Amino acid sequence: MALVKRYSKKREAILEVIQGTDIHPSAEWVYQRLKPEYPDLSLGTVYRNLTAFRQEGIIGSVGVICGQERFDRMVAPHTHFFCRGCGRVEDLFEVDNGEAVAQQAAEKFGLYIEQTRLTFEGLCEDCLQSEKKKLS
Amino acid sequence: MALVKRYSKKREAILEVIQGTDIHPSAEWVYQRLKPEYPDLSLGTVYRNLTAFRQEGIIGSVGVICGQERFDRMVAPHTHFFCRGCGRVEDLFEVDNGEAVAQQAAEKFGLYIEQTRLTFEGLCEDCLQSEKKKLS
DNA sequence: TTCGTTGCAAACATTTTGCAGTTTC
DNA sequence: GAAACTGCAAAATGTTTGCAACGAA
Repeated sequence: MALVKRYSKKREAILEVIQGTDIHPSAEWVYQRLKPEYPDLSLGTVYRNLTAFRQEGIIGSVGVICGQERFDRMVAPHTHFFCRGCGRVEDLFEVDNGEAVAQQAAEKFGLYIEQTRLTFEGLCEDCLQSEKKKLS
Repeated sequence: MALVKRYSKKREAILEVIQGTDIHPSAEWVYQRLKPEYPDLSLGTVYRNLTAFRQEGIIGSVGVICGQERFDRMVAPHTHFFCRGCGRVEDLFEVDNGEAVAQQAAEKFGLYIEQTRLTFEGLCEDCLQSEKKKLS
């Protein structure tokens, strides 16, 4: 572990990519996005920095979706929707995210809850239409 | 894909293992559990059957936790708690699991929601005590 | 000069898959 | 006998890590 943090242009760029999109990217996506501008960027560096950001609480994580961890520019808890058709992960704001329930559960079962994750899976409007067409 | 399903002793045993525990096992755990009784059991067979069970809706999945998919004997939606101390995954019954919220969100955003997953992460009572001791 | 950061490639862990032999029906 | 099922081992996938070179303070 690093005791003192030093500046790094690539680290800054990685953070900017995460914070500049709401698609909840994977490490690979961040890497592909930066590769043109930083031809000598390494995938390992992306992983190392994303993991550090997550541990420091600078970015969030939606969890593993289709085998890849998906990161989140938003740290504040909110609900997510994953479309199994197009693979999109959307934020669902103005929707309860289980925080209150967590509070209750913590008291009821004597748990110390640090994080709550509410995720819906299904089909977005577009993919639902496509699916209907295929079946008819 | 198999068009007609045939009987298999090992498949039956794999299902029994899942249905006989509430620890939400990984494929590896099921494999280790059955290996003594079925020395020629293959990990591939465990994966193949668990995946099929999940797709058929015979068993559930809690998602990927610490790099491994954890399966669930219960198909009906319910809330889970993952303790990052001991790795345990517990069912939290009698706790709202976001179904009602999913209904609302589906209407509001025009989504077709097939599955909702509410998971809390933190420390169970035991691990909280241990952590406190370590820090003092 | 120190030590944090990176590229690279190898290592790792989990899961999937191709194929030949076995089992069910 | 046809087709599903399995063991085995190799492959595929996503992620981590060791190390020497590089770069910031």
